[in-house]
Amino acid sequence: MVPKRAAALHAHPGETPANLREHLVAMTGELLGEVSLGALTTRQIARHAGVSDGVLYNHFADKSELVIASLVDRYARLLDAFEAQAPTVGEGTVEANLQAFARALSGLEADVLLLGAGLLADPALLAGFWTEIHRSPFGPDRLMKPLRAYLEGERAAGRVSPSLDVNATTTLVFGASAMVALTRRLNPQANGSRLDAQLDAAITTLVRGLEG
Amino acid sequence: MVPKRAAALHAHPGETPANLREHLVAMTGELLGEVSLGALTTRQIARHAGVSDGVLYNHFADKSELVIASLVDRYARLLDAFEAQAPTVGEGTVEANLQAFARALSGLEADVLLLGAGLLADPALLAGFWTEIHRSPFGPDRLMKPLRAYLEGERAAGRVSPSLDVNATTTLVFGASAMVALTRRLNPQANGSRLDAQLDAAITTLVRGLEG
Amino acid sequence: MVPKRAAALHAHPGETPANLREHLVAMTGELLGEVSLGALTTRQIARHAGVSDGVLYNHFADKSELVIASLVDRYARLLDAFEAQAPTVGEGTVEANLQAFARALSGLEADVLLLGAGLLADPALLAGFWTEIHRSPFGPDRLMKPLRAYLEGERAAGRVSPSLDVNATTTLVFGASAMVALTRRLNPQANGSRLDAQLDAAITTLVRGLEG
Amino acid sequence: MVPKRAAALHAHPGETPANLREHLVAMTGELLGEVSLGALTTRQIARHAGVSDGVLYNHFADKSELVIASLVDRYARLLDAFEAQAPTVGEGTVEANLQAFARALSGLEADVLLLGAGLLADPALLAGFWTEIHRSPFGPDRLMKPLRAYLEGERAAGRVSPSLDVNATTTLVFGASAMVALTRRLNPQANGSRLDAQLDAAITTLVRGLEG
DNA sequence: TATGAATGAGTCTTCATTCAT
DNA sequence: GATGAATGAAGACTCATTCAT
Repeated sequence: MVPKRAAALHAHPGETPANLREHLVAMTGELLGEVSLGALTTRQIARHAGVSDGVLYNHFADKSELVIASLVDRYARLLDAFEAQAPTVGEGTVEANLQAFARALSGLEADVLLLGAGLLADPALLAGFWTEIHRSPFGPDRLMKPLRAYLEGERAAGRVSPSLDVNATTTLVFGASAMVALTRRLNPQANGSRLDAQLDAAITTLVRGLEG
Repeated sequence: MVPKRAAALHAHPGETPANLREHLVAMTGELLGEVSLGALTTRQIARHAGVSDGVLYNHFADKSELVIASLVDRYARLLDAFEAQAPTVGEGTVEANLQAFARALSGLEADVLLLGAGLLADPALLAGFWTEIHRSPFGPDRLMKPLRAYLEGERAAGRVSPSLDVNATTTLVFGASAMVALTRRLNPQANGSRLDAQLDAAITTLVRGLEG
Repeated sequence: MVPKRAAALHAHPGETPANLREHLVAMTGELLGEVSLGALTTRQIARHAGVSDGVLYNHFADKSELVIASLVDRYARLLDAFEAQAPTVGEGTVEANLQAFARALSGLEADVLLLGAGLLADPALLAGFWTEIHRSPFGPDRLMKPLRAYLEGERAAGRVSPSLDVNATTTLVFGASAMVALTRRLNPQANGSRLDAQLDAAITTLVRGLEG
Repeated sequence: MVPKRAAALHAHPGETPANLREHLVAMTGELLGEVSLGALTTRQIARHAGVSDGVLYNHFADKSELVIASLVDRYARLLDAFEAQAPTVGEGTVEANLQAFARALSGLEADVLLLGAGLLADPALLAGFWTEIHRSPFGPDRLMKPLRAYLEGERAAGRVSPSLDVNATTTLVFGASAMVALTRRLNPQANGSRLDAQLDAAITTLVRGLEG
């Protein structure tokens, strides 16, 4: 007797995830991109995943666990896509490299902002997410690591001041990118390229310093 | 001619707000500092305010209106407290001035972060808040204005580069402060003075530039 | 010291009812013509009457008592207006007289239908109304009395069969008028004169009999 | 594969309706015969049906939909029971046939009166009911059709005047029956057979005409 | 293991009624 | 008597979770 498989797993036999757990995580992730965390119901998830209302509890302790798994998954995917874009030491100019990095980072942050907002608005979820994120080799540090490595490389290569504070610089780059990402989120109809230029200018200013 | 007064307004006759509307706004504000926006119920508000479940609807069209009023009030208070701290052109060093400003800003942003997260997680509420905020002379620009004015002053005074990009610098200062505020929020048990030092270092790096 | 008068009674000093009780009854009656009984709130009444929410309880035991008083008042006014139209024995033809009477009655019944529906839908109110109506010389009999008197007159005058069953005829005339009134209520956009013609035809058929 | 069953459906396994939807419709129908439409709450329905407060929303969009379904169901049952009783052309006397028909009709109308009153008192519900009723081959015309057919038959058979106005006669029969039904409703303790006699007399008068 | 209807605590909101002034 | 804000018991509806099949 073959164990019963969820209806949804029969539908797309080719591209089907190995188990229903992953399917649920994926489908929840899709919904998270559409509706806000607070408005997400288990029934929505079940409908969207093409499964029954109850299965969820065969694979997760409760809704919270599923949502956290989905959030972590989403975050991990965003990170993966982002990490490929780290600049290479010695190529081009430091300014141009940082500008390109900051633009990519700002795009990532605009997405993360929403996840984070939903999380910050639900302390219980945030705690769970935080625990989970720190268990894996994730955590915000992983996001900053490539930039730190790049800056250390350029310092060793002598293309920036030998006394450069790598952590401080990372904070500044991430902060400026986040500000622009926030502006983008708050004014969805804002001119995208104008925001990019604004971010470029911030990096330029950072590179030159206030005293010029 | 004089109507009944809410029980809660009798309790503290000295410090009592003139009317229940303000009392409700204040009490909701208090709760907003404790529980997250998404978990805030009308019953909680009534209990915390020491009034009956229904009063709320004698003063506000619905829960949303009360919450927005409270959010705006909270935001306005934070802003008022913050604006007094703008640095003075020509006094001390630019670096020290910006560091002091950034520290204060970071404290403000740690608070605003929570408001913003709740708001970002509830689009309907965000829209209402946004409308209300733009009606008053609030809005994010008001927060940035003092820093812009200070930087322009220092530029005119010749204490920073004559070609300084004021907007870009503002973005960098606000961004770095926000990053530190976020860290503070995410790790409530983190060492506060270490975070302050981190912010100071970021400002120093900004002032000197990467090539410094 | 002159006792306090309700604000609303100052407004129109000329046409003011002697006391607030009557004013409330009248204003409630007006609203009853607009909103359905079930949707009528005390606050609506107070607003419409231009008085405070609480006065009502200085003049009536509760909302129910006010509404019943208003319903009785409304019913009484409709009756008064209607009673003037009773036909005169010996004038014109019996058929024409009954047709005119039935048309007027049908109009009255269309109004009474709404009152009655609201009443039938609220047993407590119906009981109160019924008690009140029977205390006064109202009651449905009062409505039928003029028609009975007319028919007896015509019978005595020999213009209808000497064995005419007056009560049965009254039932038929009231019933046909009610049917047309109901149609009018259910199809508010129905052609009014077509309904009048339908009622006329019913009376004609009644006068001639089925075997005619 | 087979989901949970409502506790209430276990109680009477013999006479149990196949699904809870029908059970709810039936139970709501029962309540509608006891309490007035305006006083019907979802909790009452749930209690009476022996199910939890929320089930209702698994089967109906809202309370309104359940109530309308129940009203339609009740109306349909009444109609079915009534339609079997249409008189046969040529049998007995026209007068006796109409009297029997009117008595049955009056019984039906006494029931329909309550439905109608509740409906007339709640415009939103009335609109929904009306739409639903017209979708099915119901509608008031269905009720009148058998009588019209009978009268046309008798006219063709020469047992009534060749110029008989069928519609007018229908209005008169329905009206008189309704008047007696109303009396029955308003005086629940009234002598039933006296009311029947009153209705018989009305039909007799109608058959003979006023000039008899 | 999947199903999906049932559960019921909890949410926002309304509104008749009270009562200090 | 008049005022009108406060009261709190209901009401309709939602939704995470359970469980018989």
